[in-house]
Amino acid sequence: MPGPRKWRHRQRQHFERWTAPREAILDLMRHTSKHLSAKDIYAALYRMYPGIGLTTVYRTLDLLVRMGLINKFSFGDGQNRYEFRSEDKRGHHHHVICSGCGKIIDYSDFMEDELELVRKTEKRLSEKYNFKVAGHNIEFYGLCEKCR
Amino acid sequence: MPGPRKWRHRQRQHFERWTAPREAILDLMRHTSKHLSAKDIYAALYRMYPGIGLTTVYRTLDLLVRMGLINKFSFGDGQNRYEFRSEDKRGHHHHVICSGCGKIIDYSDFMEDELELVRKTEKRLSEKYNFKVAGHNIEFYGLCEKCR
DNA sequence: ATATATGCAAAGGATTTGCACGGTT
DNA sequence: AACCGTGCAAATCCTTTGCATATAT
Repeated sequence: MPGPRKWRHRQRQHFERWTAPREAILDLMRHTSKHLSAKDIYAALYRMYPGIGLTTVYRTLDLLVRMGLINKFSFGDGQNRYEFRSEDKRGHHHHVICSGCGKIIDYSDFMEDELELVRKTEKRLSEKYNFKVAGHNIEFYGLCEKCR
Repeated sequence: MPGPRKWRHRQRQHFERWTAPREAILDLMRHTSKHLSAKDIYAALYRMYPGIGLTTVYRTLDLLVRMGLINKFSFGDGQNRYEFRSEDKRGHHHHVICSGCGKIIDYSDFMEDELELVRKTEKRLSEKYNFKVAGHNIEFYGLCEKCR
């Protein structure tokens, strides 16, 4: 089971075998818009694929992060959360987190302005600290409609 | 030991007694520019104040966050980190995190542009979702000079 | 004097590690 | 057949909780 052709080249440098659990986890991530924790993923997969181990979920998520296929976040509720990283710019967004109930809203207005700011900042960080920027994270927190 | 006069009013709503551990922890936070974890703080205080408990550190940090005197962050290394929240706007900054060694750089260029974007976004979030924004977090990650 | 804050020990929860087995290549 | 990936159990690490004691007011 060789997996989609387009990451053939990415495979070699990250792993040897494309297995059923890896396929299942990536497939789940690809088709959900939620911000899942390792346990969420384990629970969701357990139905279709009993016998899957939580350890494998953790190891696969780690692999997918290294491959650049998913993003990892800490929203402060004590567990890491993951989301699929869409290839096109339209998928780019940031997060609005309710401190009351933990609800997460994906938000993508003013992306042109943001992109401009990010570009300037990346350039400056490179010049000033010789820092190679790989990504950024912008989030807002506060209280949602129900919790305010 | 009543603590600085200016938070008298904040005190009543958050706690009853201003104690030595609380004073020591706030004082440490106020005088460091690092992003300390609970254990870092415990270790630093242990020298001057043996007998302090890690539990008290956690509880006090929680209190100081609720009082708005410090900020809490998760940079993805498995522990929360805290920093003093300066009163003036000039102290506002964001973080650049090295994925290689975990080094954190405080960065504050283009704050005017950022402020403008943040203002627009907060307004929009309020209109669109009736979300009350309390704060934001902007961070860049990548590789520092040594790790790249 | 009285109720809050502390410190210790234990519990809780997320994530990682060791190791023998199973499945890809 | 070789060896990478998996699953289980145990270990680890951070954080929270229960409770008796110390202490600020």
